[in-house]
Amino acid sequence: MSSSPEQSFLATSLRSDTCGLLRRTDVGRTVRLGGWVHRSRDLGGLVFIDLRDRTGLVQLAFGPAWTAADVQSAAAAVGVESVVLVEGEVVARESDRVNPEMPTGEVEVRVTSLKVVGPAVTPALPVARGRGDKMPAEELRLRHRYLDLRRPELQANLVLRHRLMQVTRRFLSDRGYLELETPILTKPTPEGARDYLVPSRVHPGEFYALPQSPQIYKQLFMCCGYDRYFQIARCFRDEDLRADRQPEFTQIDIEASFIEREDILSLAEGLIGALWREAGHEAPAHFDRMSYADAMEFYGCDRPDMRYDLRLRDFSSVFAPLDFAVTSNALASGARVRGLVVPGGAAWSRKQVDELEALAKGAGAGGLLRLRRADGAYDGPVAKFLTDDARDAFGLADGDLALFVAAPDRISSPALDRVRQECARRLELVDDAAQRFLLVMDFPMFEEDPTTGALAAVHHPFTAPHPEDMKAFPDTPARWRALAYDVVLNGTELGGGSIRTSDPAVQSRMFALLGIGDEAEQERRFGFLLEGLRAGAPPHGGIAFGFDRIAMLLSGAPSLRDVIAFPKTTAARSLFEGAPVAVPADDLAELHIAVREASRSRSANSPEGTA
RNA sequence: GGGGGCGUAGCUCAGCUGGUUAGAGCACUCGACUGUCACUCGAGAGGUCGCGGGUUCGAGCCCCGUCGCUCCCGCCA
Repeated sequence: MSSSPEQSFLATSLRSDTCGLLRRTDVGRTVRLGGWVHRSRDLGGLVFIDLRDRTGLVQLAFGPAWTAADVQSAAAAVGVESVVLVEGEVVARESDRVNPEMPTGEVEVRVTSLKVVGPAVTPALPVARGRGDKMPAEELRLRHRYLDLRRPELQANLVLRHRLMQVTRRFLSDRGYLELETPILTKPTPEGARDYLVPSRVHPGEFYALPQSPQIYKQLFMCCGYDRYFQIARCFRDEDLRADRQPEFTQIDIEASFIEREDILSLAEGLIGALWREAGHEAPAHFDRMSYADAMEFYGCDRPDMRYDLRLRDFSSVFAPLDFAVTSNALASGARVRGLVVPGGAAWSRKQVDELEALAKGAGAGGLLRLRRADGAYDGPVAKFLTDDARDAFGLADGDLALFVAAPDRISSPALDRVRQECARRLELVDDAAQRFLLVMDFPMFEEDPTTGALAAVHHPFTAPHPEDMKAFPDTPARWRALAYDVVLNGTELGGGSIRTSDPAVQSRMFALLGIGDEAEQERRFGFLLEGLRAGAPPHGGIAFGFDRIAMLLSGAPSLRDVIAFPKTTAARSLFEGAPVAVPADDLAELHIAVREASRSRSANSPEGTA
């Protein structure tokens, strides 16, 4: 007998039901349950235990009227987090004994037999937490992950993660995408992030690399005619961490053949919609779009948060006629004066505006110019140079504050981006409930090093340039746009991709522009992909989503570490199993590796784990 | 690589301007309790104040170094 479809899946030889799904409809049934002692209350004559399993909690009741004395004393003695098997009758609680805060609160199980099958030592961290209890330090949660993972909140996150994976698989499989695997032991890629290296025992002095992404392989699948590929792929990057960045992370990796940009974008919209619906959220059928150029121009950022407007403006023409050295010099050197008008910002104190300037300076700006209009008067360093025309052109309402950066765009954009975000936060313009999706289109193909002028690929070297741009500006590749796109939500990048170069001639040109024109060098780095492309490549392209980040957003978790079962710390350490560890000299010798004594980490305080 | 924050009992924290024997709540142990649901009540046990060095008559507190966690910049798509 089962009370729900899930219940029937979870019944086993040892249990008839699970804890969290028992309801009034189960009253009268004799059930066998297994679970962890979440909490217990010993009233002397009566004992209550809240029993927990993946599905939730149910109250077990032990009393002399239905429980044998030895069973009751065993119940009183069992410690929290011990695993027990019980048998008893599901009973309706009297109305004044109902617990409305528990889904199972209308019933309890009157236990007749109890077996402690997994006695637990006193837990190092509390699993059951009272209202208002603070969370244990993250360090301890990670060190005792076997306890932290028992917490219903974390279990809910991982369950959601599972469901999102299944939705992804179904969505893509239903559309003809094949889930194909690619190697974990692969070849170092010179592009992008640092690789994790794995020494080869068989080949002295040679190394595998863990993949930063399956990029090259998925393109090869296209060359091989698999037409549509996806993978929920583990990727590795040996870079410093953030709250939303782990050294080992999961991507939804997608590639398709005989497609153009729109095909991938509508697939992406559909997949995001399916994921959002699975988590009980809404996502629009089509996302707003913005060019990279506009994003940088109006928001100073390639992933603008569209929950608020507060756009940047170009004030160069307003400043041009003014006899103001700071801005005239900037304008004379070819830079612009950009800024934003903050409604109501005139009310901010000198100190508050100084804080904004500190943000701008932190992003590389020399300073932040201010112009305030309060009580009909203008003040700030710009004020005394104002002409009537300029005054009108700024368009400040009374109470407004205008902030400017006079610098090249590559400096003013990030500076004003930070200022804009902080202003929005202060003005409480950010609607936390809002979800504003955005497709950022037409990224530039190359990034120019400001000092050397060398070109670097913004996306990666296999991204296809806009054909029209190649035609229109054949000799100024810095102006080429790429057929690349990002999916952005509320200022966070969810994923990105591009149409790839399938024409070997274009690919060679790209390499030449990137300074790897030497064919031997190309072969050394990307030979196996180039071979594949030359052997007949269909037009293809794809996209990849940061799966952990999506799971984090949809679960409302504050950190990636709360949607990954066994995450690393910001020092890329695993406190639970204690990785990484020093390795005995013999093991290193077998790998043909010697570690310089000076570079041995002397972490006296490193986790005393299982090394 | 750089900057900020944190580190005191198993957990969360307090600890005054450097001064007697380092405290509280929860958890734990023992005892009492027949309707609790963060049960309640009584008693008890529990400390290398992250680690090392220094200043001082005296350091949880000040200084230097170091380890760990965390947030951010650089880095990373």
